Amino acid sequence: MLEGLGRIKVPKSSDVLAERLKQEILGDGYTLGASLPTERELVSTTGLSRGSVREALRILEAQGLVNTRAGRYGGTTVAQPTADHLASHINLYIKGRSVTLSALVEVRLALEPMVAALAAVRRTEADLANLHAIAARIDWAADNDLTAFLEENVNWHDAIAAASHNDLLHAFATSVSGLMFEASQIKEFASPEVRQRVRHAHARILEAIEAGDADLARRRVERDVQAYAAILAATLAAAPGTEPAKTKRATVQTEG
Amino acid sequence: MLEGLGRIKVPKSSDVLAERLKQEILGDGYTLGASLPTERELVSTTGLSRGSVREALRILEAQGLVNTRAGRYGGTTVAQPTADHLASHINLYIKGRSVTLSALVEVRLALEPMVAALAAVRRTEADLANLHAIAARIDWAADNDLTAFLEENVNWHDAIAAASHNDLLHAFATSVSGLMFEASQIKEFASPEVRQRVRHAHARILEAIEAGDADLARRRVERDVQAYAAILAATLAAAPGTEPAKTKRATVQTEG
DNA sequence: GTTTATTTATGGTCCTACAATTGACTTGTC
DNA sequence: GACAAGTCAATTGTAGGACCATAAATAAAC
Repeated sequence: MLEGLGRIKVPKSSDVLAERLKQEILGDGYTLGASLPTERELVSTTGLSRGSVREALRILEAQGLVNTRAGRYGGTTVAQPTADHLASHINLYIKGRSVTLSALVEVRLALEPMVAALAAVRRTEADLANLHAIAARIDWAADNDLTAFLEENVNWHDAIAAASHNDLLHAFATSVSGLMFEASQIKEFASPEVRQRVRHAHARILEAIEAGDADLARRRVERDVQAYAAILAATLAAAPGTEPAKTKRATVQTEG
Repeated sequence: MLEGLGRIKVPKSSDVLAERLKQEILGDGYTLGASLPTERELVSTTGLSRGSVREALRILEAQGLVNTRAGRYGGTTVAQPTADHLASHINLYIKGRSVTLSALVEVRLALEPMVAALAAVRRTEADLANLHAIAARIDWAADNDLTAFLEENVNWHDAIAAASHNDLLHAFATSVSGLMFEASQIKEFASPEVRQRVRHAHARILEAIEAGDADLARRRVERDVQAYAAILAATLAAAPGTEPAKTKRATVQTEG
């Protein structure tokens, strides 16, 4: 007897509680703004110490499942993980793994054409107005303010992703392209020629989205992403000393 | 004076510490298996209480940035967020948002053709062997064990994603298709005809991947995903009472 | 040499007490 | 009556201390 006993793992009480609360939150039981029991109530119902209860709540908070407010009538309430939350975890994964730049490009190449195609079909008037406003700011910044130019570029991609009206796709696309632009923060990159090219590509993409031509938007975005990747790769290869950050393990690498 | 003062937010000490440690981990400072200071060392260097220090560490642990081991020569060590970690957060986002089934299909339609195309180019012999083994198990289970059939189906998609040899794409694709299969856990769905169709589609996709024909693999996967989505939508529409779970807010919805 | 006990630094858990926060309630004032 | 200021009370935030559980390294026993 007692032969089939592998190593026994004793879980931490805070992990157990966090997992059980997570199940209750995800299952029925709790609607969105609902309040969980207070810390002291959890202490008495679970028999754990307040410290363990609080650690469990910090875990849920890190997962974006609850918010916590101090003060009377405060407490722990059920929340939805936000897109920012998801993007943050995607970034951690990418940075932790030193995902190669080419891998990022592949993912962009999968996501962004679909984003554009959906945006062409679903964009609202507000989406279009927003895109035009950003395009105008990019036009201005291209010749005046390099930092603003790069920032507005991120906004542009975010706005198109929003216009796809698919939350998940939006979250995926913005975090991936955000990471790519982070890798582009080198002066050598955004040359006048590149900036001009970006503006032209944007104009043609917006044109397709505005016309509601999904296939055209898809093709143009695909070409744009490929062109961008090619330029970025060439620039990085030409200026190997000016890597985006002290890449030890925390940053996007040029090649695997 | 004092006019431009918005609401002042006092951060929690554990959040501050977690953020600072995160920066140090992501920056240089720490390589992968490296040990962070012990809890008691952090207490003395930061001036915080042990409880606050531990809450900060629970946050980092929930983000997958550190592991913790008790016992002498144990402690907190720097880790990489795993693919499972990322997938778990993606699932939380999707479930929390009640992302529609059609939205999931759109994301799959973006990701999986690219996955297949890359797999066709990069698959190793081990990848192919694995895929053939899974296909064999699916063939057997299709007529004998419905549960095994559905499980192996998930494995199939995971194996193809792995064969793409792009970690990020792999993580995205498996969590999204995993969620979709979770929504397919209804008896009415996996009819003999559907199972037959799945096996046929898999065979043709594997054939393209084995031949190294990226474009063919991409097209076949695209068709397969669309066909699957159509069947699933029709089945759900025909059997509205047998939704995958008690969908209040926690599950994939049929339509937005 | 192998097994067994001991040591000891570490995280895991509990407890208590108090500070800080904040929305509701009460009181005061005009 | 309306508005302002002050008070209250329930809740999270933080600190500090004590002890338990774990596990690897070491020493002791055989």
